[in-house]
Amino acid sequence: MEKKVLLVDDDAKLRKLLREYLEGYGFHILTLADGLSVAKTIREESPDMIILDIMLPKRDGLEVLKEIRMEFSVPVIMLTAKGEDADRIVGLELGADDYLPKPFNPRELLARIKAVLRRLPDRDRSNARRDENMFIEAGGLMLNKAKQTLLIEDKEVELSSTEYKLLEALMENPNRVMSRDKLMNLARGRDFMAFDRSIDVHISKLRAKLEPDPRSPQRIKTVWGTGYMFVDTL
Amino acid sequence: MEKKVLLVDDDAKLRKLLREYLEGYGFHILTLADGLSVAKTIREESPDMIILDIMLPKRDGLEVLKEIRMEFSVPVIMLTAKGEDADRIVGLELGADDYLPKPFNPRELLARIKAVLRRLPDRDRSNARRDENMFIEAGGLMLNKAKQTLLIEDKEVELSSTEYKLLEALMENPNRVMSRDKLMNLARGRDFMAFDRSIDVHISKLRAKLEPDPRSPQRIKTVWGTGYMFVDTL
DNA sequence: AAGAAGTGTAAAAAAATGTAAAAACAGGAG
DNA sequence: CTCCTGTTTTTACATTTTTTTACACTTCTT
Repeated sequence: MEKKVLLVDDDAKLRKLLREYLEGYGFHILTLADGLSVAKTIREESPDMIILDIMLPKRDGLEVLKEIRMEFSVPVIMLTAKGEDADRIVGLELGADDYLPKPFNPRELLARIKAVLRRLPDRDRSNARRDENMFIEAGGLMLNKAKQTLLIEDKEVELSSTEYKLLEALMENPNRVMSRDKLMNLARGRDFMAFDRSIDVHISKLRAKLEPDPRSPQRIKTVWGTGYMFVDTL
Repeated sequence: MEKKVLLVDDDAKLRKLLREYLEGYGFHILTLADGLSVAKTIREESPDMIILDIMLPKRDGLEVLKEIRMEFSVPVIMLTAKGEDADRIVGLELGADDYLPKPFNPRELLARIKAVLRRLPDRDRSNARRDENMFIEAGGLMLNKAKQTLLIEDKEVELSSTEYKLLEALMENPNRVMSRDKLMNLARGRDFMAFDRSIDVHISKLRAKLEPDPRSPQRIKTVWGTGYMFVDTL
């Protein structure tokens, strides 16, 4: 999954350089030139981590870090000017997860970003443990969460990863309308875009696999103008 | 509880300085002047963390780090000479928890020691050793940690060391999706790069060894767009 | 009923994964 | 040092899965 990184630095050239470098490694980069609207940006964008220069115009990086820590637990890597021991120490004590002395090699920043992200507990559902209840049963169907397969009248049907996650999202919310937006988020962890038909296509494929007669669906109903719904009372 | 720190550095003056400084903050310090007996010392003393100079006589610090990581999961902070970017990166990739460029302020080393210990789950000393259980059993397979072999229906299958570590990482997290990034880190101790296919190749080889029918894998599932998952309920 | 908006789905295009084979690497043995 | 051997990584292409496209069909609105 593509990680979102918020970079706060007043040096436009550095912003451009790092954006290009990190985007080349599959990160989505947001930038700010000063620390004034950091909290607002975090609230709106919820980045996965923050790169924060300690030397900022208008508002010192340590100030900003303190503000971030009051409200968020997002990991922060500080960029410090060379040899500013004191700043680094204060930064670490204020809860920075790491720091990197300027000037640095982008490769090293990348290594540190990955290290920080790696030691983060997984909170996204695709990485979560799947064995709480190994099965979801509803409407004559049994979904095997571990094996990503569907048992339908003693026949085991293979599902692709997306089909599985989509069906899981539907079966865990039976008799409730799920918007395409929600389904896209649960199944693929990304945003639903207007004109995006891929959910519909996956639904179509799921129906082919689990509906006795896909032309008049009994289990996955279309709720016109809204989304889809799994019906467990057959 | 007083923490035990093993300091490995050939500079006697530095050893004396740091010992006095850190003991003043309640640490118990062990020292070694070279890397020859590091593994033995860890086994005997199970320190809570290690400070390791990268420039050592007789045996390079990176060598020593590699050896430590083969056997222990104890946190390591590397001391590097100024500006040796490459070394720092290699160190992080080999599994160092942090590094500090020389010369440094003892206060800063203290801050980093505290940071590393803080983010570590409190595991007790006996746990510093990596292989407390010799076997992992799951889904009809038994992984022999000592011999790095796999027992599958009374047949013993040989695994290469990467295959072994990859399978270990998967089997220790059954029914949980493991990203390629995480797998690369656990199995090879380095960063996963986009376009890197080596994890996939190793998975393919593992499947050939442990799946009844490698073309429809039951034990190691692909989670499209995310990673792989070991399924323990067959 | 006609037009607009929403949905179904086959098929093409794009992206990710599977894997054989070549290349690069690592660790002895001589 | 070179050669040999086994391992890992990279490459290249096949295959699978997902997304987009295109158009038929349905439902809603007026």
